[in-house]
Amino acid sequence: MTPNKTTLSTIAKDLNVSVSTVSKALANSPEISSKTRKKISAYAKESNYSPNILASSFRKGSTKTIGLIIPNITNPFYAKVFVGIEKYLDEKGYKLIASISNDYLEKEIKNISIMSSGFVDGLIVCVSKEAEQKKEYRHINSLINNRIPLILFDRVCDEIYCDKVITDNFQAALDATEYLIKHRKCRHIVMTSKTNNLHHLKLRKKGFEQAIDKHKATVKSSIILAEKSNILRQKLENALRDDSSIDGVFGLNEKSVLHATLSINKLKKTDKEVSITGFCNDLQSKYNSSLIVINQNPKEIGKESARLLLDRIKSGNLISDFCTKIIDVDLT
Amino acid sequence: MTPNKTTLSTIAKDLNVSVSTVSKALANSPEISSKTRKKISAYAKESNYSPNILASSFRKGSTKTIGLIIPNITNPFYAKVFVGIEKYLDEKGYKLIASISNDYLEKEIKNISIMSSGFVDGLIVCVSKEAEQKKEYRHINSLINNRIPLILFDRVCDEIYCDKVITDNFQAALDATEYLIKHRKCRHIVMTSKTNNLHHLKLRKKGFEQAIDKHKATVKSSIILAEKSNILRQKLENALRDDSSIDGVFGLNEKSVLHATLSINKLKKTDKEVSITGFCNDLQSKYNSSLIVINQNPKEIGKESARLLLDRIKSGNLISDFCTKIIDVDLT
DNA sequence: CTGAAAGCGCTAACAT
DNA sequence: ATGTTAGCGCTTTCAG
Repeated sequence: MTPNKTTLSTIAKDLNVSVSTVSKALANSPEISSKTRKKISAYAKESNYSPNILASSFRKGSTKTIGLIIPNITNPFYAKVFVGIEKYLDEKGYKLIASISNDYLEKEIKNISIMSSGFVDGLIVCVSKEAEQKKEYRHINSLINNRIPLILFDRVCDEIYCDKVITDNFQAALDATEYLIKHRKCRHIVMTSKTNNLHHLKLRKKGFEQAIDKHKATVKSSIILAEKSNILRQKLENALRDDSSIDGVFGLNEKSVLHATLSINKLKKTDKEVSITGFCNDLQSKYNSSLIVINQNPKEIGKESARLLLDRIKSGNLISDFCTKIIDVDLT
Repeated sequence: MTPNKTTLSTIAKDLNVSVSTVSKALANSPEISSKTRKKISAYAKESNYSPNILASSFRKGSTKTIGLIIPNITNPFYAKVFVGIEKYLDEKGYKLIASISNDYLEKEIKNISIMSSGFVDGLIVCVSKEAEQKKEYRHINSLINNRIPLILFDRVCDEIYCDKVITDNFQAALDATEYLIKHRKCRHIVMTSKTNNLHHLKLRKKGFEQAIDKHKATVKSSIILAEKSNILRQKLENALRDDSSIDGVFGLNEKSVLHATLSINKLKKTDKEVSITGFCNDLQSKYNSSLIVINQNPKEIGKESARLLLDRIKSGNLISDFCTKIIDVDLT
């Protein structure tokens, strides 16, 4: 019933040549005369031969495949990082396989261990919320110990020695906040965020605070936090209604910006009255053209991560000269 | 420098047992005494052993990995299908690897051929726009000929014989349009869409038209098409401004709904004046709570696709009894 | 209970 | 230009 799979050896038998001749012919080796090469290629195509990549990767000890571990694929930031990585790898003849941790440590450990046990030549990782909050990095360090080429992006930590690709969260937050102050003449800016203690969010908060501090003579600030999106939005709407001095909102992450926009809309405030900025990589959400947001250039982050990884793999040096690349943001 | 990788055979040597004993012990085979089993497990952990999955998959002829090919990961519909598949497979001890075609045929062919050449035990595919438009399905049919278990979802075609998971696009469009007519009392509904001739979009259009036809005594319709999002939006805004009889918009896909919402917002129309509906799987976009959209339940589509695929793999029957599963939508 | 041995399909050094 | 051979790490009969 199932047609017997064609392999190098079945072709060899059928054509009365050796397996190695077939192998070399199909690899277009100049060792083989063009006549037999053509004959073999033709027969291979005809008999629907497709090489067993597993066998070949196994033999060669390399899969030409890179693994990506991300917390969440529905967040446009990660989705675009994915795209950036994919594109670069494709150009370089590498494949990409992805797994999502859903921000759970256990899932992340499992996915990493599966991938690193032979499936991939290297890994690009953004650690889960849980891993970062618990400061649980043993699984990451074990990759390094096992000499698995590794790039960390976005959520990184100083305790891990490897190449990293990040945004300058502090500076970006500072710049965007100052933009509100200088160009939009905001005098009371609310920072909104989900409550959580992720490192990069802390940096963003510091950037915001520093900007406020620089202009403390004329500008005041408030902070609105909530665990859940709808609560956050409710709190913001209340604040906007109750305190008419609020004329700016700084959203610490994707969702905060989105919800701020929606709240303003709902209250029928114009962007003259309340200006919004924040971290937002989803230009679709930027439907108000006067809205200026921080675009982290996720595709560039992906591309750079992939580039660093392939460089590292090529160099063979897996233990020193690690670098941390900062990708510039756009205020768009 | 690089620590010699521990393998079954290094463990065997170190412990003065045979390779097969180690293999069985680590697989918790009852053939091995619990004493040696413990000794071997302990030593394996201590020496940081991680099995070479490539070798094992190669040997066993199965990778316990499923491949997913999607056109685009930044579309929330596909992102959520991804999540649904991932979750189900995880529960069943399978892994998922994903590739995106960017809606290009060439990319899709390449990804499928890589994956199907040993990396995966089965494939879940949503064909690229280009493949559908060119009706180029040879690469898909070659999977079937090669007995690679395959599920198609969302964009499917009758000419391919395999299991499929779809939305009843016609019915969903009809219901949503009737909702506008009956519950929102709309009397002039505009259908907006990117110009393109994808099969599932045609079905949606037919559903819309049928609803209009059913109520043709009292309801009229218009159609606005454009290649690019911003043009589409511009056209819609013009129409809304020029023709005050328009009181409903039906968006044929994710972006159409989004842009309709934005346009209405920009024109400061209330949802009393103009009601919107359409296909939209991104609840974030549904920031107007009175907006009722068609949620295709993408996670469910993913789950069902994965379930059908594993069933098919288990059954071993790769040539008959194919089914097409329709996943119910929600009007939310 | 443990071991010996074959072999999955492919590549690559080493003949010829 | 073509063939021979060894072996990647693992699983799995089959023997002991």
